[in-house]
Amino acid sequence: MSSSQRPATAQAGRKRESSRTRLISAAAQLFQEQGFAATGLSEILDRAQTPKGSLYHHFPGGKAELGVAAMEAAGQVLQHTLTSRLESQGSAAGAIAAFADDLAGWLEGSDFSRGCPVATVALEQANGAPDLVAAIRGAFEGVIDALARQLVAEGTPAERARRLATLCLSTLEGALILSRTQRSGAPVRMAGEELAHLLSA
Amino acid sequence: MSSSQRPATAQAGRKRESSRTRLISAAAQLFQEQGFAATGLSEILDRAQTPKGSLYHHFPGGKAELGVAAMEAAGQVLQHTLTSRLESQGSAAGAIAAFADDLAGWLEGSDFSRGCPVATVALEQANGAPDLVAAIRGAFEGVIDALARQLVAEGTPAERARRLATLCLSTLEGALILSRTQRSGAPVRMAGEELAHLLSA
DNA sequence: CCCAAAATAGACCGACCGGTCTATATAGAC
DNA sequence: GTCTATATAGACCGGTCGGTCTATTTTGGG
Repeated sequence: MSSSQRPATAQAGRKRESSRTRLISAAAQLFQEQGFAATGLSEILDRAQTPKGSLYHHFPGGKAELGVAAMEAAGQVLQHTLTSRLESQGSAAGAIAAFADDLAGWLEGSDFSRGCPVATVALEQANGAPDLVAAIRGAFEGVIDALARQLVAEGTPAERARRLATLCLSTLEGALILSRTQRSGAPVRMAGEELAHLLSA
Repeated sequence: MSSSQRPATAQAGRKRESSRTRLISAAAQLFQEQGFAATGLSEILDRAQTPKGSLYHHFPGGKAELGVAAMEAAGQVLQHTLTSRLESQGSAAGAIAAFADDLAGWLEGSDFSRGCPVATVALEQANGAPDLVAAIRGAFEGVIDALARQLVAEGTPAERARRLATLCLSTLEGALILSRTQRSGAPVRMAGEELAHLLSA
């Protein structure tokens, strides 16, 4: 759903489109750490080990387009992590607890410089470019959907399942804010425990 | 507890130090809407109707010092709003519900451009200047303390009260993120209801 | 009334911002 | 091997950033 003109020609272009990928993940990391506005192109280019020409070749829309791609990629990571926890744990309650542990792990492993890969940009760009906001909304939506689907499978009525899933994501996102400012994984881990308890009831 | 050299001389200087105040509230508003990094000094100066000289007179530390003052002020507003809800509602559960309504009202009243006055800066500057982070931590701490105190007064053990208060703030902050990206007060209002229900138990 | 302190006013600065453009290197199709 | 996308490379641009500095105006104590 993004943009840019991949191969498109017949040849099922495999090859490692490494520089494009490196740009996206460097941008995603930096946006996660310090937000969209505070991150300069030169910083992204440095981390991706890529010259400016490549950036504007792969992303003619510049920083804005790269931002959209980064948020889409970050959403995929989030959704994939949760989904695999849902599969390994079997229950929504267990998955939320494990997911919270994952988040706390990311946090602590990066010395609290990386929280949710989407939330920082979500707040600062909430009044920003519509397609960026759409990408962010999509990322959150994917997580909510995955969790709600599991709750429905466990017998929760559809509407209630969406409410609960939204509540879970809210709590975890907020806990990530507190954890980063307090430089402690406690709020996130605690949120995971409370949510697991709530979902078990 | 901030900085800058107020009157200090004997004369219990009252007078409306309006330009200093205008700068703080203009900055707080803009930081709330678009974050610290994305807000230029010229924008703040425009909104505060104040020349640059005044800014550097009142805040020799420049943007950084103004940021600290803005976060302290925002924390006061948050804490005061919650405290007055605690007083008017009598119970923690009722206060949380009313507080969530306040937040949803701010959101909707500003066409979703203003969420929590602290959270945006909290995320993007979590790895930033230590005194800014300290001001943010203090703002959150004040809210948690106020709520925990009420819970203790209602008979909740101290440790459990802190956990619950932290959980409440987490959930509301996260719900504000979702509400802004979805441009709907629903997540915040829903969070308020669920938290009120949780606290009643 | 006078005068020093406080506050306002804005021209000015170097650094860096995102973005454009031309030139070169690389690679797959034929 | 050659030719044409595709991709890399980075010099360059105008604009804006946060910050400094020198005046001028306002203000309140003596």
